[in-house]
Amino acid sequence: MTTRIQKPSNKPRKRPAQARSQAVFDAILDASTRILEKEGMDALNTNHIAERAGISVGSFYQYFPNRISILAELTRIERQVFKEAIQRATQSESLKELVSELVRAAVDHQLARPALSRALDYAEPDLGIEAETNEFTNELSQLIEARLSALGLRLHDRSVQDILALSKGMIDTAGLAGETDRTNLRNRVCTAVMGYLKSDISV
Amino acid sequence: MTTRIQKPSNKPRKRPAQARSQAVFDAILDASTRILEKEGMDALNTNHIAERAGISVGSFYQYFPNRISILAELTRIERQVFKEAIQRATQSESLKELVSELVRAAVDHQLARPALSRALDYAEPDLGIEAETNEFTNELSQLIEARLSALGLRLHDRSVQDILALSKGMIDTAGLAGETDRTNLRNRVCTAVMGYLKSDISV
Amino acid sequence: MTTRIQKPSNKPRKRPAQARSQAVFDAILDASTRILEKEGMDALNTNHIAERAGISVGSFYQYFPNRISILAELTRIERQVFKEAIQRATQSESLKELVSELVRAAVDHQLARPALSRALDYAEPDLGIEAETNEFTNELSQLIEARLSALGLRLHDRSVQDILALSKGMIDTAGLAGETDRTNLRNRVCTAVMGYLKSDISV
Amino acid sequence: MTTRIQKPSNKPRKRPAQARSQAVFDAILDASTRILEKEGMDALNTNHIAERAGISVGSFYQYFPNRISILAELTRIERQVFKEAIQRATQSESLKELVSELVRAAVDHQLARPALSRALDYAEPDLGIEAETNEFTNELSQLIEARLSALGLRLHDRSVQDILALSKGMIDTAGLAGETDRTNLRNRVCTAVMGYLKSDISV
DNA sequence: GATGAATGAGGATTCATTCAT
DNA sequence: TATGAATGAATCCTCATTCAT
Repeated sequence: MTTRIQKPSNKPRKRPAQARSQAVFDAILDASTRILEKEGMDALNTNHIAERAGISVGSFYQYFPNRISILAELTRIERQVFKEAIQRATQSESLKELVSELVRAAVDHQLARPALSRALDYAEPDLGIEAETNEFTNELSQLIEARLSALGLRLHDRSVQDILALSKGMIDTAGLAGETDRTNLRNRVCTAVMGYLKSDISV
Repeated sequence: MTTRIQKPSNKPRKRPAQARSQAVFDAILDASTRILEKEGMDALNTNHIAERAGISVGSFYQYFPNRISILAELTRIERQVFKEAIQRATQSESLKELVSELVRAAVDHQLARPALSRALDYAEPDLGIEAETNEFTNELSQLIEARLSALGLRLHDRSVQDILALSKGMIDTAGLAGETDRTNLRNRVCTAVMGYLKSDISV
Repeated sequence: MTTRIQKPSNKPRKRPAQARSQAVFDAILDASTRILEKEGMDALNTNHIAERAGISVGSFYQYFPNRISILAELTRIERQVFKEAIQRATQSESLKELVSELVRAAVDHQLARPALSRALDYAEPDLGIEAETNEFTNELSQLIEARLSALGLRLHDRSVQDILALSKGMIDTAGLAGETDRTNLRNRVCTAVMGYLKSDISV
Repeated sequence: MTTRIQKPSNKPRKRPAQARSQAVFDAILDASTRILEKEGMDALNTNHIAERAGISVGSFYQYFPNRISILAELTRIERQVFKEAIQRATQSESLKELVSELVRAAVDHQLARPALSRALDYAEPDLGIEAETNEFTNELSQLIEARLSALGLRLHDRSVQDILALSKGMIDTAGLAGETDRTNLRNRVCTAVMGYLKSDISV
């Protein structure tokens, strides 16, 4: 029920231009976000979305070609937000600050709506957006890689993938464990990332 | 489809004693494992399981109270296997060997059936087995913690949670990326874990 | 979807007087014709018609009270065209020529858009235009009957109905079979009609 | 809404072996037949079929893979019945008797359930059973052709197609016109067929 | 115990029609 | 008049679960 590949487009049917349309479009995204976060993937059905968004099912299909395209769109949005946070973080001047800011971005992003992050993450392979995923991954990697290199780090091909992945793993687990002390979590993730990056040379 | 909370038990209806019963029980678990790994969560429906296991749906319900209990049982099995691997790993004599063996256990376990691991991991919070989960987590942590402490490491409350979580994150991402070089992956995970543990003191 | 009886009128909402109106009206009919012929009855929905006609759905409803009225209108048009062709054919001087020209008219008409003919034919009983149908049938029959009688044929009540029906049957089947040799088809239909008319006396 | 091609099989999901199954299977076919004949194609939806058959929708899908497969199955049945009637007719000893019996078979078959015949006929091209259709057409043609030849008729490639098509056309029209005098109709169809066959040589 | 047919609620999607702008 | 967003009933189909045999 969750996912499953689809031939038809996963892009929104139309990007709303009118104010009214925009409102409906946003209401759908809001409702979906809330449902995913509070009720989970299985509650994300079109009737429920429509109801929560205060519209009719028909309207849902004005803006999205099918149920799963909403996941693709939410993924796009989350990625955009995350990328911007990472971009801000890469303004940092020192390695320590850089790592600290990257981790802050990651923690804040993922813990803002932990269940949503988890659900989108799990659904991603079935969304049929491989191309976008690759592009996003590359952009993010380059952003971070460039900065780390500029600060003198010696990296290998998987360095950035690894620090992102280990951070995600730690934050996800922390979220599930109900941790609320973000400062503590950030410190631990920083430790992990710094530890990885410093030893990394020897790989 | 995946999840959805459930009041009814999540334990197998009966632990089969008879040889025949055991065979059917195992066939169900095998079939479910194969389906999850090859076809994904959405394909894990009771009719499909019964068909693949060569039994009738009716028989499925002799051994499992409902569809989702199969996920709980698979989780139990995977955990048991993993725990035993970890136990073996904790026989190690040096820190380096210990980490290396723990990581080997984790990598081998998770990459044996990456899709299964991922699916169970994602479903876990909806399985209604918090108690077991806590117990498992505690056991695993104590096992590892005891050994790390014995080898002179200074740990904090979340140390073991963190190294398990970061490992999981890295291995999962590697699996999705289609990495096949386990040696390389193991090295990178070891780096991360060692890096974390060495810097850990300062947290 | 096709059919289903309807109380409301099946006549166009208004016969467009203005040039602009006429253009829109025609665009709707053209679009519907093309859709029926190329995509079939199932594709004939109001949104699709509007899109293909380059207008809005709202405009569609300015000219037609409901979806099915378009079928009634297309039927009217096709009948009108066919009747005129038959009228021309009845100018013939000899029996042989008469039959030949009638058959030519029928073949050319029906094979011009075979799928459209078939679709309208099938839908007809559900269109709620019995009165018009009767009138059309009578007019056509009288036209042909008068000429056949004038040329010395002895007819009975169903003679004209029969030759029209058998021709339709043959041409429809030929169309479905993908026959392209119209001359050959015309000859065969002529054979059938002449055969029927000549033996007819004995009925 | 009517038809539309389908990749999945159009064969019944399972040929029922059990008595109970057979009863359900038959109930579905009966209900569908009645609906098509009395209420038309648009009323043939799965819920309605189930209701009329006194079963649940789920049961419908035990026996048929999708809505349109019921049309394929009804077509198969009608063809089988018709073919058997034609086979019986071809036992005839003289040309006159042969034509008379063929026409009797055609008239009786088509007028038994005129709306059903019409609906199946119209739907056929969308049923995805071209192979079966070809086979049926060939078998029927050979049956009739062999006998006509044996009785001394000189035929061409389309002769049998034509007499079947013209008969169908006449009977369909008669059915729509509400004709009830089958003897009269049979005579007229015989006239047409004989007329066609006798003149046929000259084509 | 085993079987698998039967059930029917649930969920995705379409499309005729309306109506505010 | 024209537009096209909004509505929601209608329809297809699935699948967890039960229960008669």
